[in-house]
Amino acid sequence: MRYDAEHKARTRQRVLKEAARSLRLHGPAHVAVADVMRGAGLTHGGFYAHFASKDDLLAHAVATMFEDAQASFERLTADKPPREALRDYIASYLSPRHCTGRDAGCPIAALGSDVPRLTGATRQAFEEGTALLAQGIAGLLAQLGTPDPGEASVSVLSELVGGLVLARLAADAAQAQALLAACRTQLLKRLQL
Amino acid sequence: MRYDAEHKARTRQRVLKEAARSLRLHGPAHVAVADVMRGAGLTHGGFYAHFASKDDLLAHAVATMFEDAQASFERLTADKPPREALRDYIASYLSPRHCTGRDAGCPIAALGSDVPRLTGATRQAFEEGTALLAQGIAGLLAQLGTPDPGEASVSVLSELVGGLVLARLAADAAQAQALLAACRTQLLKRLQL
DNA sequence: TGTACATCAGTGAACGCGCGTTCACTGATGTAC
DNA sequence: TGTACATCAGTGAACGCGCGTTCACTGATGTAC
Repeated sequence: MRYDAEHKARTRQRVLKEAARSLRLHGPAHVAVADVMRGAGLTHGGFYAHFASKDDLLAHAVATMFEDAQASFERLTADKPPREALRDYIASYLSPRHCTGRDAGCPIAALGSDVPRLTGATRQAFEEGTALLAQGIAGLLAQLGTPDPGEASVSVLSELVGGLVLARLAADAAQAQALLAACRTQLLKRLQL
Repeated sequence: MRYDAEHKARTRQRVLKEAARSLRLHGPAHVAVADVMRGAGLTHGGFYAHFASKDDLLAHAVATMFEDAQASFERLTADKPPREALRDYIASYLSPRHCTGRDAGCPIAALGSDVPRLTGATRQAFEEGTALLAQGIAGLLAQLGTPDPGEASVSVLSELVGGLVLARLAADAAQAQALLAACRTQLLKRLQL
Protein backbone atom coordinates (compact mmCIF):
# COMPACT_ATOMS: atom_id res chain seq x y z
CA MET A 1 0.00 0.00 0.00
CA ARG A 2 2.89 2.33 0.76
CA TYR A 3 1.56 5.21 2.80
CA ASP A 4 3.12 8.59 3.48
CA ALA A 5 5.77 8.98 6.16
CA GLU A 6 3.45 9.79 9.07
CA HIS A 7 0.82 7.18 8.26
CA LYS A 8 2.24 4.52 10.58
CA ALA A 9 2.57 6.94 13.50
CA ARG A 10 -1.03 8.02 13.05
CA THR A 11 -2.24 4.42 12.98
CA ARG A 12 -0.26 3.68 16.14
CA GLN A 13 -1.93 6.61 17.88
CA ARG A 14 -5.33 5.36 16.76
CA VAL A 15 -4.58 1.90 18.19
CA LEU A 16 -3.30 3.43 21.44
CA LYS A 17 -6.38 5.56 21.84
CA GLU A 18 -8.65 2.57 21.36
CA ALA A 19 -6.49 0.50 23.71
CA ALA A 20 -6.74 3.16 26.44
CA ARG A 21 -10.50 3.21 26.02
CA SER A 22 -10.78 -0.57 26.21
CA LEU A 23 -8.35 -0.73 29.12
CA ARG A 24 -10.40 1.62 31.27
CA LEU A 25 -13.61 -0.14 30.32
CA HIS A 26 -12.58 -3.79 30.59
CA GLY A 27 -9.36 -3.88 32.61
CA PRO A 28 -5.94 -5.25 31.63
CA ALA A 29 -7.01 -8.89 31.53
CA HIS A 30 -9.92 -8.31 29.16
CA VAL A 31 -8.26 -6.03 26.66
CA ALA A 32 -8.21 -8.25 23.57
CA VAL A 33 -5.68 -7.44 20.87
CA ALA A 34 -8.11 -8.35 18.09
CA ASP A 35 -10.87 -6.16 19.58
CA VAL A 36 -8.56 -3.17 19.93
CA MET A 37 -7.39 -3.52 16.33
CA ARG A 38 -10.99 -3.86 15.15
CA GLY A 39 -11.87 -0.74 17.15
CA ALA A 40 -9.09 1.07 15.32
CA GLY A 41 -10.46 -0.14 11.96
CA LEU A 42 -7.79 -2.78 11.37
CA THR A 43 -7.37 -6.55 11.55
CA HIS A 44 -5.45 -8.26 14.32
CA GLY A 45 -2.55 -9.48 12.15
CA GLY A 46 -1.12 -6.00 11.75
CA PHE A 47 -0.74 -5.50 15.47
CA TYR A 48 2.85 -6.68 15.72
CA ALA A 49 4.02 -4.12 13.20
CA HIS A 50 3.23 -1.54 15.90
CA PHE A 51 3.82 -3.24 19.25
CA ALA A 52 6.12 -5.99 20.50
CA SER A 53 3.40 -7.65 22.55
CA LYS A 54 0.16 -7.06 24.40
CA ASP A 55 2.24 -6.02 27.42
CA ASP A 56 4.01 -3.43 25.32
CA LEU A 57 0.63 -2.09 24.18
CA LEU A 58 -0.62 -1.87 27.77
CA ALA A 59 2.46 0.03 28.94
CA HIS A 60 2.05 2.62 26.18
CA ALA A 61 -1.70 2.77 26.70
CA VAL A 62 -1.19 3.57 30.37
CA ALA A 63 1.24 6.33 29.44
CA THR A 64 -1.34 7.69 26.99
CA MET A 65 -4.01 7.67 29.69
CA PHE A 66 -1.85 9.70 32.05
CA GLU A 67 -0.99 12.17 29.30
CA ASP A 68 -4.75 12.67 28.89
CA ALA A 69 -5.21 13.00 32.65
CA GLN A 70 -2.41 15.54 32.86
CA ALA A 71 -3.84 17.49 29.92
CA SER A 72 -7.22 17.49 31.62
CA PHE A 73 -5.67 18.81 34.83
CA GLU A 74 -3.90 21.61 32.91
CA ARG A 75 -7.04 22.50 31.00
CA LEU A 76 -9.08 22.78 34.22
CA THR A 77 -6.52 24.65 36.29
CA ALA A 78 -4.29 26.74 34.01
CA ASP A 79 -4.61 30.53 34.16
CA LYS A 80 -6.90 30.48 37.18
CA PRO A 81 -6.39 31.61 40.76
CA PRO A 82 -5.50 28.49 42.83
CA ARG A 83 -8.74 28.50 44.80
CA GLU A 84 -10.86 28.45 41.66
CA ALA A 85 -8.53 25.99 39.93
CA LEU A 86 -8.76 23.47 42.75
CA ARG A 87 -12.51 23.90 43.08
CA ASP A 88 -12.96 23.29 39.36
CA TYR A 89 -10.71 20.26 39.37
CA ILE A 90 -12.56 18.70 42.31
CA ALA A 91 -15.94 19.46 40.73
CA SER A 92 -14.85 17.88 37.46
CA TYR A 93 -13.23 14.84 39.05
CA LEU A 94 -16.24 14.10 41.22
CA SER A 95 -18.78 14.92 38.51
CA PRO A 96 -21.56 12.59 37.31
CA ARG A 97 -19.99 12.79 33.87
CA HIS A 98 -16.66 11.43 35.10
CA CYS A 99 -18.49 8.76 37.11
CA THR A 100 -20.56 7.57 34.16
CA GLY A 101 -17.96 7.88 31.42
CA ARG A 102 -15.88 4.92 32.39
CA ASP A 103 -14.18 4.70 29.00
CA ALA A 104 -12.47 8.03 29.64
CA GLY A 105 -11.13 9.83 32.68
CA CYS A 106 -8.74 9.12 35.51
CA PRO A 107 -6.64 5.95 35.09
CA ILE A 108 -6.20 5.55 38.85
CA ALA A 109 -9.94 5.26 39.45
CA ALA A 110 -10.35 3.01 36.41
CA LEU A 111 -7.47 0.64 37.16
CA GLY A 112 -6.23 1.41 40.67
CA SER A 113 -6.77 -1.99 42.17
CA ASP A 114 -5.24 -3.71 39.13
CA VAL A 115 -1.93 -1.88 39.50
CA PRO A 116 -0.39 -4.11 42.17
CA ARG A 117 -0.86 -6.99 39.70
CA LEU A 118 0.97 -5.16 36.92
CA THR A 119 4.71 -5.25 36.40
CA GLY A 120 7.51 -3.65 34.46
CA ALA A 121 6.91 -0.69 32.18
CA THR A 122 3.12 -0.69 32.66
CA ARG A 123 3.44 -0.45 36.40
CA GLN A 124 6.16 2.20 36.15
CA ALA A 125 4.04 4.33 33.83
CA PHE A 126 1.35 4.19 36.48
CA GLU A 127 3.66 5.21 39.31
CA GLU A 128 5.06 8.13 37.38
CA GLY A 129 1.69 9.35 36.17
CA THR A 130 0.24 9.22 39.66
CA ALA A 131 3.17 11.10 41.16
CA LEU A 132 2.77 13.83 38.53
CA LEU A 133 -0.94 14.25 39.31
CA ALA A 134 -0.22 14.48 43.04
CA GLN A 135 2.41 17.12 42.27
CA GLY A 136 -0.10 19.15 40.32
CA ILE A 137 -2.50 19.21 43.25
CA ALA A 138 0.34 19.94 45.68
CA GLY A 139 1.28 22.95 43.55
CA LEU A 140 -2.20 24.42 43.87
CA LEU A 141 -2.29 23.76 47.63
CA ALA A 142 1.10 25.44 48.03
CA GLN A 143 -0.22 28.51 46.23
CA LEU A 144 -3.15 28.52 48.64
CA GLY A 145 -0.77 28.53 51.58
CA THR A 146 -1.80 25.09 52.84
CA PRO A 147 0.70 23.82 55.42
CA ASP A 148 2.55 20.71 54.18
CA PRO A 149 1.01 20.72 50.68
CA GLY A 150 2.67 17.41 49.77
CA GLU A 151 0.91 15.61 52.59
CA ALA A 152 -2.40 17.34 51.93
CA SER A 153 -2.26 16.61 48.19
CA VAL A 154 -2.05 12.82 48.57
CA SER A 155 -4.89 12.96 51.07
CA VAL A 156 -7.00 14.95 48.61
CA LEU A 157 -6.10 12.64 45.72
CA SER A 158 -7.01 9.66 47.90
CA GLU A 159 -10.48 11.02 48.57
CA LEU A 160 -10.94 11.86 44.87
CA VAL A 161 -9.94 8.38 43.72
CA GLY A 162 -11.79 6.57 46.50
CA GLY A 163 -14.88 8.70 46.01
CA LEU A 164 -15.04 7.97 42.30
CA VAL A 165 -14.46 4.25 42.85
CA LEU A 166 -17.21 4.10 45.48
CA ALA A 167 -19.60 6.12 43.30
CA ARG A 168 -19.02 3.74 40.40
CA LEU A 169 -19.85 0.74 42.55
CA ALA A 170 -22.98 2.29 44.05
CA ALA A 171 -26.21 0.39 43.55
CA ASP A 172 -27.94 3.10 41.53
CA ALA A 173 -27.36 6.53 39.98
CA ALA A 174 -29.05 8.41 42.82
CA GLN A 175 -26.74 6.86 45.42
CA ALA A 176 -23.74 7.55 43.20
CA GLN A 177 -24.71 11.22 42.89
CA ALA A 178 -25.20 11.53 46.63
CA LEU A 179 -21.81 9.98 47.28
CA LEU A 180 -20.05 12.30 44.84
CA ALA A 181 -21.80 15.29 46.37
CA ALA A 182 -20.77 14.19 49.87
CA CYS A 183 -17.09 13.95 48.89
CA ARG A 184 -17.23 17.31 47.08
CA THR A 185 -18.77 19.00 50.11
CA GLN A 186 -16.31 17.47 52.57
CA LEU A 187 -13.32 18.33 50.37
CA LEU A 188 -14.34 21.94 49.88
CA LYS A 189 -15.01 22.27 53.60
CA ARG A 190 -11.76 20.78 54.80
CA LEU A 191 -9.72 22.76 52.29
CA GLN A 192 -11.68 25.91 53.12
CA LEU A 193 -12.43 26.58 49.45
CA MET B 1 -15.34 -42.13 50.49
CA ARG B 2 -18.52 -41.22 52.35
CA TYR B 3 -17.62 -38.49 54.82
CA ASP B 4 -19.57 -37.30 57.83
CA ALA B 5 -22.46 -34.90 57.44
CA GLU B 6 -20.49 -31.66 57.79
CA HIS B 7 -17.55 -32.69 55.64
CA LYS B 8 -18.88 -31.15 52.44
CA ALA B 9 -19.72 -27.85 54.15
CA ARG B 10 -16.21 -27.68 55.60
CA THR B 11 -14.64 -28.35 52.22
CA ARG B 12 -16.77 -25.63 50.66
CA GLN B 13 -15.58 -23.16 53.28
CA ARG B 14 -11.99 -24.14 52.59
CA VAL B 15 -12.48 -23.54 48.86
CA LEU B 16 -14.19 -20.19 49.54
CA LYS B 17 -11.38 -19.04 51.78
CA GLU B 18 -8.77 -19.90 49.18
CA ALA B 19 -10.89 -18.24 46.47
CA ALA B 20 -11.16 -15.04 48.49
CA ARG B 21 -7.40 -15.02 48.94
CA SER B 22 -6.75 -15.60 45.26
CA LEU B 23 -9.39 -13.05 44.27
CA ARG B 24 -7.77 -10.26 46.27
CA LEU B 25 -4.33 -11.21 45.04
CA HIS B 26 -5.00 -11.80 41.35
CA GLY B 27 -8.34 -10.19 40.54
CA PRO B 28 -11.49 -11.80 39.14
CA ALA B 29 -10.04 -12.51 35.70
CA HIS B 30 -7.02 -14.40 37.01
CA VAL B 31 -8.71 -16.54 39.62
CA ALA B 32 -8.28 -20.01 38.12
CA VAL B 33 -10.64 -22.74 39.27
CA ALA B 34 -7.89 -25.37 39.19
CA ASP B 35 -5.52 -23.19 41.23
CA VAL B 36 -8.14 -22.47 43.88
CA MET B 37 -8.96 -26.17 44.21
CA ARG B 38 -5.27 -27.03 44.45
CA GLY B 39 -4.89 -24.33 47.12
CA ALA B 40 -7.67 -26.04 49.03
CA GLY B 41 -5.93 -29.40 48.68
CA LEU B 42 -8.24 -30.81 46.02
CA THR B 43 -8.28 -31.45 42.28
CA HIS B 44 -10.24 -29.31 39.85
CA GLY B 45 -12.78 -31.97 38.89
CA GLY B 46 -14.55 -31.80 42.22
CA PHE B 47 -15.28 -28.10 41.89
CA TYR B 48 -18.74 -28.47 40.40
CA ALA B 49 -19.94 -30.51 43.33
CA HIS B 50 -19.66 -27.27 45.32
CA PHE B 51 -20.35 -24.42 42.91
CA ALA B 52 -22.43 -24.03 39.77
CA SER B 53 -19.73 -22.08 37.93
CA LYS B 54 -16.73 -19.82 38.40
CA ASP B 55 -19.16 -16.88 38.59
CA ASP B 56 -21.02 -18.59 41.40
CA LEU B 57 -17.72 -19.07 43.25
CA LEU B 58 -16.80 -15.40 42.79
CA ALA B 59 -20.14 -14.20 44.13
CA HIS B 60 -19.79 -16.30 47.27
CA ALA B 61 -16.12 -15.38 47.63
CA VAL B 62 -17.02 -11.68 47.58
CA ALA B 63 -19.65 -12.27 50.25
CA THR B 64 -17.03 -14.11 52.32
CA MET B 65 -14.60 -11.21 51.95
CA PHE B 66 -17.14 -8.73 53.24
CA GLU B 67 -18.02 -10.98 56.17
CA ASP B 68 -14.32 -10.89 57.06
CA ALA B 69 -14.21 -7.11 56.61
CA GLN B 70 -17.26 -6.67 58.81
CA ALA B 71 -15.80 -8.98 61.46
CA SER B 72 -12.60 -6.98 61.37
CA PHE B 73 -14.54 -3.75 61.82
CA GLU B 74 -16.41 -5.22 64.81
CA ARG B 75 -13.23 -6.56 66.37
CA LEU B 76 -11.52 -3.16 66.11
CA THR B 77 -14.43 -1.03 67.28
CA ALA B 78 -16.65 -3.06 69.62
CA ASP B 79 -16.75 -2.08 73.29
CA LYS B 80 -14.76 1.10 72.79
CA PRO B 81 -15.67 4.75 73.07
CA PRO B 82 -16.40 6.01 69.52
CA ARG B 83 -13.37 8.28 69.37
CA GLU B 84 -10.97 5.45 70.18
CA ALA B 85 -12.88 3.00 67.97
CA LEU B 86 -12.63 5.24 64.92
CA ARG B 87 -9.00 6.07 65.60
CA ASP B 88 -8.17 2.37 65.83
CA TYR B 89 -10.08 1.50 62.68
CA ILE B 90 -8.34 4.25 60.69
CA ALA B 91 -4.93 3.22 62.06
CA SER B 92 -5.56 -0.39 61.14
CA TYR B 93 -6.99 0.35 57.69
CA LEU B 94 -4.11 2.64 56.75
CA SER B 95 -1.46 0.43 58.36
CA PRO B 96 1.65 -0.93 56.58
CA ARG B 97 0.38 -4.40 57.38
CA HIS B 98 -2.90 -3.84 55.51
CA CYS B 99 -1.00 -2.25 52.64
CA THR B 100 1.43 -5.15 52.28
CA GLY B 101 -0.95 -8.01 52.96
CA ARG B 102 -2.79 -7.90 49.69
CA ASP B 103 -4.17 -11.44 50.06
CA ALA B 104 -6.25 -10.28 53.02
CA GLY B 105 -8.02 -7.11 54.00
CA CYS B 106 -10.55 -4.73 52.51
CA PRO B 107 -12.26 -6.05 49.34
CA ILE B 108 -12.97 -2.52 48.09
CA ALA B 109 -9.29 -1.59 48.01
CA ALA B 110 -8.39 -4.97 46.51
CA LEU B 111 -11.07 -5.03 43.80
CA GLY B 112 -12.67 -1.59 43.69
CA SER B 113 -11.90 -0.77 40.09
CA ASP B 114 -12.98 -4.24 38.95
CA VAL B 115 -16.48 -3.86 40.38
CA PRO B 116 -18.01 -1.86 37.49
CA ARG B 117 -17.05 -4.82 35.28
CA LEU B 118 -18.82 -7.33 37.49
CA THR B 119 -22.48 -8.24 37.20
CA GLY B 120 -25.24 -10.11 38.94
CA ALA B 121 -24.77 -11.65 42.36
CA THR B 122 -21.06 -10.78 42.58
CA ARG B 123 -21.72 -7.12 41.98
CA GLN B 124 -24.65 -7.11 44.38
CA ALA B 125 -22.59 -8.71 47.14
CA PHE B 126 -20.13 -5.88 46.66
CA GLU B 127 -22.75 -3.17 46.83
CA GLU B 128 -24.29 -4.57 49.98
CA GLY B 129 -20.97 -5.15 51.70
CA THR B 130 -19.81 -1.63 50.94
CA ALA B 131 -23.04 -0.09 52.21
CA LEU B 132 -22.69 -2.05 55.46
CA LEU B 133 -19.14 -0.82 56.03
CA ALA B 134 -20.18 2.78 55.40
CA GLN B 135 -23.01 2.32 57.89
CA GLY B 136 -20.56 1.08 60.49
CA ILE B 137 -18.44 4.21 60.12
CA ALA B 138 -21.53 6.42 60.07
CA GLY B 139 -22.60 4.87 63.38
CA LEU B 140 -19.33 5.85 65.04
CA LEU B 141 -19.49 9.37 63.59
CA ALA B 142 -23.06 9.76 64.84
CA GLN B 143 -21.92 8.79 68.34
CA LEU B 144 -19.22 11.44 68.08
CA GLY B 145 -21.85 14.05 67.26
CA THR B 146 -20.55 14.68 63.72
CA PRO B 147 -23.13 16.66 61.73
CA ASP B 148 -24.52 14.62 58.81
CA PRO B 149 -22.70 11.38 59.70
CA GLY B 150 -23.92 9.63 56.54
CA GLU B 151 -22.24 12.19 54.33
CA ALA B 152 -19.08 12.25 56.43
CA SER B 153 -18.83 8.46 56.52
CA VAL B 154 -18.67 8.01 52.73
CA SER B 155 -16.09 10.77 52.57
CA VAL B 156 -13.98 9.00 55.21
CA LEU B 157 -14.39 5.63 53.53
CA SER B 158 -13.37 7.24 50.22
CA GLU B 159 -10.14 8.52 51.70
CA LEU B 160 -9.44 5.15 53.34
CA VAL B 161 -9.99 3.21 50.12
CA GLY B 162 -8.19 5.75 47.91
CA GLY B 163 -5.31 6.04 50.35
CA LEU B 164 -4.76 2.28 50.47
CA VAL B 165 -5.00 1.99 46.67
CA LEU B 166 -2.47 4.80 46.20
CA ALA B 167 -0.13 3.36 48.83
CA ARG B 168 -0.22 -0.01 47.10
CA LEU B 169 0.74 1.54 43.78
CA ALA B 170 3.55 3.65 45.22
CA ALA B 171 7.00 3.11 43.75
CA ASP B 172 8.59 1.86 46.97
CA ALA B 173 7.79 1.02 50.59
CA ALA B 174 9.01 4.36 51.95
CA GLN B 175 6.68 6.30 49.68
CA ALA B 176 3.82 3.98 50.59
CA GLN B 177 4.43 4.54 54.32
CA ALA B 178 4.56 8.31 53.86
CA LEU B 179 1.31 8.25 51.92
CA LEU B 180 -0.46 6.17 54.56
CA ALA B 181 0.83 8.47 57.30
CA ALA B 182 -0.38 11.53 55.37
CA CYS B 183 -3.91 10.15 55.05
CA ARG B 184 -3.98 9.09 58.69
CA THR B 185 -2.89 12.55 59.82
CA GLN B 186 -5.37 14.36 57.62
CA LEU B 187 -8.24 12.10 58.66
CA LEU B 188 -7.56 12.47 62.38
CA LYS B 189 -7.26 16.21 61.92
CA ARG B 190 -10.41 16.75 59.95
CA LEU B 191 -12.43 14.49 62.26
CA GLN B 192 -10.88 16.16 65.31
CA LEU B 193 -9.92 12.81 66.81
C1' DT C 1 9.61 8.82 -19.88
C1' DG C 2 8.91 3.98 -19.11
C1' DT C 3 9.78 -0.51 -16.80
C1' DA C 4 11.29 -3.77 -13.27
C1' DC C 5 11.98 -4.26 -8.64
C1' DA C 6 11.86 -3.22 -3.56
C1' DT C 7 9.26 -1.80 0.33
C1' DC C 8 6.17 -2.45 4.05
C1' DA C 9 1.47 -1.56 6.43
C1' DG C 10 -1.97 -4.43 6.54
C1' DT C 11 -4.58 -9.18 5.77
C1' DG C 12 -6.37 -13.54 7.26
C1' DA C 13 -5.44 -18.39 8.15
C1' DA C 14 -3.29 -21.20 11.47
C1' DC C 15 -1.03 -22.64 15.84
C1' DG C 16 -0.76 -23.49 20.67
C1' DC C 17 -1.76 -22.64 25.32
C1' DG C 18 -4.64 -21.74 29.38
C1' DC C 19 -8.70 -22.53 31.44
C1' DG C 20 -13.77 -23.39 32.37
C1' DT C 21 -16.51 -27.22 32.07
C1' DT C 22 -17.98 -32.17 31.46
C1' DC C 23 -17.96 -36.93 32.46
C1' DA C 24 -16.98 -41.75 33.41
C1' DC C 25 -14.98 -43.68 37.18
C1' DT C 26 -13.27 -44.67 42.23
C1' DG C 27 -13.73 -46.35 46.71
C1' DA C 28 -14.96 -45.78 51.54
C1' DT C 29 -18.86 -46.21 54.23
C1' DG C 30 -23.83 -46.11 55.32
C1' DT C 31 -28.18 -48.81 54.71
C1' DA C 32 -31.45 -52.56 53.53
C1' DC C 33 -32.28 -57.18 54.08
C1' DT D 1 -24.16 -60.59 62.41
C1' DG D 2 -23.04 -60.76 57.64
C1' DT D 3 -23.64 -59.51 52.70
C1' DA D 4 -25.08 -56.94 48.68
C1' DC D 5 -26.09 -52.57 47.13
C1' DA D 6 -26.48 -47.41 47.07
C1' DT D 7 -24.37 -43.07 47.86
C1' DC D 8 -21.57 -39.29 46.70
C1' DA D 9 -17.17 -36.32 47.48
C1' DG D 10 -13.46 -36.45 44.97
C1' DT D 11 -10.30 -37.90 40.73
C1' DG D 12 -8.20 -37.15 36.31
C1' DA D 13 -8.68 -37.39 31.32
C1' DA D 14 -10.79 -34.95 27.70
C1' DC D 15 -13.25 -31.22 25.18
C1' DG D 16 -13.83 -26.74 23.30
C1' DC D 17 -13.32 -21.95 23.19
C1' DG D 18 -10.90 -17.50 23.47
C1' DC D 19 -6.97 -15.23 22.59
C1' DG D 20 -1.93 -13.97 21.96
C1' DT D 21 1.21 -14.75 18.53
C1' DT D 22 3.20 -16.21 13.96
C1' DC D 23 3.62 -16.21 9.13
C1' DA D 24 3.04 -16.37 4.14
C1' DC D 25 0.94 -13.31 1.31
C1' DT D 26 -1.08 -8.80 -0.90
C1' DG D 27 -0.85 -4.75 -3.45
C1' DA D 28 -0.13 0.18 -3.85
C1' DT D 29 3.56 3.12 -4.52
C1' DG D 30 8.36 4.74 -4.24
C1' DT D 31 12.98 4.09 -6.41
C1' DA D 32 16.72 2.56 -9.54
C1' DC D 33 18.01 2.28 -14.07
